[in-house]
Amino acid sequence: MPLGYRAIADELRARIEGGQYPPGSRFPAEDALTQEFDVSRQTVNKALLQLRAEGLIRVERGVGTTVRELPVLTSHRIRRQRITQREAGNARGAFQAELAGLGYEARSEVGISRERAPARIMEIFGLDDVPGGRSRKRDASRRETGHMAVIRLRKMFAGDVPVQLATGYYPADIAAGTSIEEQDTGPGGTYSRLAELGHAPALFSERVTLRMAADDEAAFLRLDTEQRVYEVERVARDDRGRAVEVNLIVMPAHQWQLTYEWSAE
Amino acid sequence: MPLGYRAIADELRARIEGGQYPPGSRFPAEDALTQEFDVSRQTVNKALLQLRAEGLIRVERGVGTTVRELPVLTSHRIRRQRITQREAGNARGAFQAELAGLGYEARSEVGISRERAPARIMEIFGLDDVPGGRSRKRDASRRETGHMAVIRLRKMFAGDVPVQLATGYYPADIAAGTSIEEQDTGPGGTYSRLAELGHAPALFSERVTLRMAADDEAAFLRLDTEQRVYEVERVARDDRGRAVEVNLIVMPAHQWQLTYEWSAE
DNA sequence: CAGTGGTCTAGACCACCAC
DNA sequence: TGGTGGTCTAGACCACTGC
Repeated sequence: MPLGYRAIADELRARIEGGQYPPGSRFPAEDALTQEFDVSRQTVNKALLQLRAEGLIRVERGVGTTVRELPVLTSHRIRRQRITQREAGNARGAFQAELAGLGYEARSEVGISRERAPARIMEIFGLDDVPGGRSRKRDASRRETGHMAVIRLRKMFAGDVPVQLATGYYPADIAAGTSIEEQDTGPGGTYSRLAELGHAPALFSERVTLRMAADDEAAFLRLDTEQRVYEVERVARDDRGRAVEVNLIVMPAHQWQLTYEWSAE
Repeated sequence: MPLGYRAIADELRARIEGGQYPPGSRFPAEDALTQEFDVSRQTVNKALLQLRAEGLIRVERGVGTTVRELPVLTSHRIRRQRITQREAGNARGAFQAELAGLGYEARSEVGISRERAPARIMEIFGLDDVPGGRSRKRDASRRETGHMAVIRLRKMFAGDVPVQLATGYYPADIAAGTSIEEQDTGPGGTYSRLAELGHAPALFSERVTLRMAADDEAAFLRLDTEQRVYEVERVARDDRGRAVEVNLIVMPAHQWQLTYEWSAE
């Protein structure tokens, strides 16, 4: 009796976990599996869909299928109670240490621009356009700082493997012309710069959702069509409640687990 | 030219979002869609797989397909900085208020038992068996409190729709015989009772992962095979660092978003 | 029993990539 | 150009549910 696609998926999963197909290696072609298991290609394909959704393998059209290279990584979203500018750096340190333990180097690339931010971001900043009224007449000056944001796009890698995409938005009337627009934001990073500008982050929030990747995200993260991403929307507010940073962090869901730690009182 | 499965999925998604198939209503059978779009049933099926993974529809074998009833819900994991026993109650209040706004009633059922907890839980409690040594000889007494846990299984509903499954584990040497073993744990809930027992929760951590649902979870949560769940592992520790509660919370990923809020310093 | 989705086949054509 | 996966068909049989 031939195997069903679930049984085939289980068998292949066991082989991957058993080391028969090592991380990063080439996975057998569908035609080969069709012959080995003596089922139709459609059945093999459905078995592979399972493994793809789980993030165990990744297919590239015209190229072939490869086994996932990295183990699941941990993203430390809060360390204990005190999240200060310095400790935000510590979280990055924890990530680097984790990767170093796995034999990888944590690396990132930053791109900076100043643009009109998406409506969702403007809304959080409290800069959304109100239909009608005065704003209509000020069309010509919309490109002024009030409606602009400094954008820091950070691409993170574990060795050569892209693992995270973070887009930081800062109100241009605060950040424009400051070192927030530099590649290297200096000691303590952007949070220290915000503090120096009189907008020290005092309150943080994160909102975690799961969704399909956009095309550009999928391309950068080398995502399979079946794979989902976590989207973490982090908002930092100063002590007057003004949003001074919105960070949209996109991570392949199969590649990460998120941890939060905090103290009572 | 016939439509592809993606186009069909897009069309059906638009109909759902446009209200043509209202929440909770019956969705057309695959055969009907096969005729309408003039494609093979396989193609219709693949289109539906997309919508199922997104949580827009849910199929039941032998019964048919229905449109998701509830909108996405928000789970407030931390409210501001101070998480005290009282405010843990507030989070529940926020959930009830949210549901009330949607016209649903928040409801839950609690089942209590005292059992040997899974190895993973025992490990967190620091009660895992060490191979060899004294513990070997104490097999007969293993069922004493040192290796037992009080288990509170909470099933949560929005109206009649199951939305969450939470399993709370408490070390039996702390919780056995206390009102933690009662249906109604009294004012302030289990955290207040732990405080009275000299084990006030002082440090919390949560670990968020995404996974397939186990069979029993899928059955209770009425999950489609394509749908994934968030698993949140919450650990509460007292001021000596001892784990006094482990809570495994399982939520359909398409049904929830998670939020965390905290203060700097 | 009728209706529903689950799964499978054998073959086909196409798009994409590396050589 | 050859190898890879993407997608589709027309038909089939099965399992499960509700009547």
